Amino acid sequence: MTSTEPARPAVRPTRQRRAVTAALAAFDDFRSAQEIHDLITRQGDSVGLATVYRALSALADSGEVDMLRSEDGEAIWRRCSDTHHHHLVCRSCGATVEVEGPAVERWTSAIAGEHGYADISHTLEIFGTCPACRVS
Amino acid sequence: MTSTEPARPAVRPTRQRRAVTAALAAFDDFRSAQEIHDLITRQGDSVGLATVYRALSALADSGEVDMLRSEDGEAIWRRCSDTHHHHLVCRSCGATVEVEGPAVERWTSAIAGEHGYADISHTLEIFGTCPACRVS
DNA sequence: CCTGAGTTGACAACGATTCTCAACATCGCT
DNA sequence: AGCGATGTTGAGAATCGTTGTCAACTCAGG
Ligand SMILES: [Zn+2]
Ligand SMILES: [Zn+2]
Ligand SMILES: [Zn+2]
Ligand SMILES: [Zn+2]
Repeated sequence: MTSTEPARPAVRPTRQRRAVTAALAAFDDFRSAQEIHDLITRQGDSVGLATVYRALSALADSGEVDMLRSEDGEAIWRRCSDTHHHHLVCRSCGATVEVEGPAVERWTSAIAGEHGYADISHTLEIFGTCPACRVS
Repeated sequence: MTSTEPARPAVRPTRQRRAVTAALAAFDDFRSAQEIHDLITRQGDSVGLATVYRALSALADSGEVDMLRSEDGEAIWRRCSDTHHHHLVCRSCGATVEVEGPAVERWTSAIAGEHGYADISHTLEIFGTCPACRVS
């Protein structure tokens, strides 16, 4: 072997990537790439939209942010804790609560096992209207 | 009130709509609108893609088919039982098992209630590799 | 037949995401 | 500091799923 290292990708801390993580830190709910890009722009920075997508994808791969799809299929992103969890998301304002459900995790494994499925992953998201948005 | 009926939409069983349901019956896994349209075309029928979308949306609204989003965000469809359920989907061949989990249903309601969220909906899909695809 | 409401299809329009590729920034090394 | 090798960026084009437009069409029912 030429090296013991597993071929490091050499990711560089550029101004653009820092701008994206800063924008993510400014939100505490799920936002689209467009919205994140808009915030960066509004703060005077200039980062290409394609670069925002690239940064978000990389962060999602590294587990620093969660990406899920809104009900109309658009990808939305949020910096999240690194432990496995799911989300309770307000359909109207986007307010998000991270939730954990060990029982659900167990249930999915069991169900999959019963049917002989292996290498399991799952998605579970809950959408609703949060208290703040309920003031009719 | 002018009538006791809640304004019936008067849906007509046209050749096109029949072709779509027939195509859905021919699949037993989730398929994209494109794939469904292709099958119809391959069978000699001619139905516009937009019409396929309209028929699928209508069927989904009436609960006769389930629509979910593949991992890359594309809408995929499948004729399904009308009771609320979720899916165990083979990542490799698409083989689908309908699963029910009353406990999960209860858990999502409870979690949502705890946080004051109302008007709840949820998505839960399990992906894995089915037994048939495991013959390495 | 006649008429009106539902339906269709070709095509344009849309919007999110990805691709292209030349210019640029950064890293490691001297 | 100077230099190459390599990762990164951005503007715009391109892709692609999906929806909108609207005139032509179908089909009951009278
Ligand atoms: Zn999360
Ligand atoms: Zn989980
Ligand atoms: Zn189903
Ligand atoms: Zn459920």
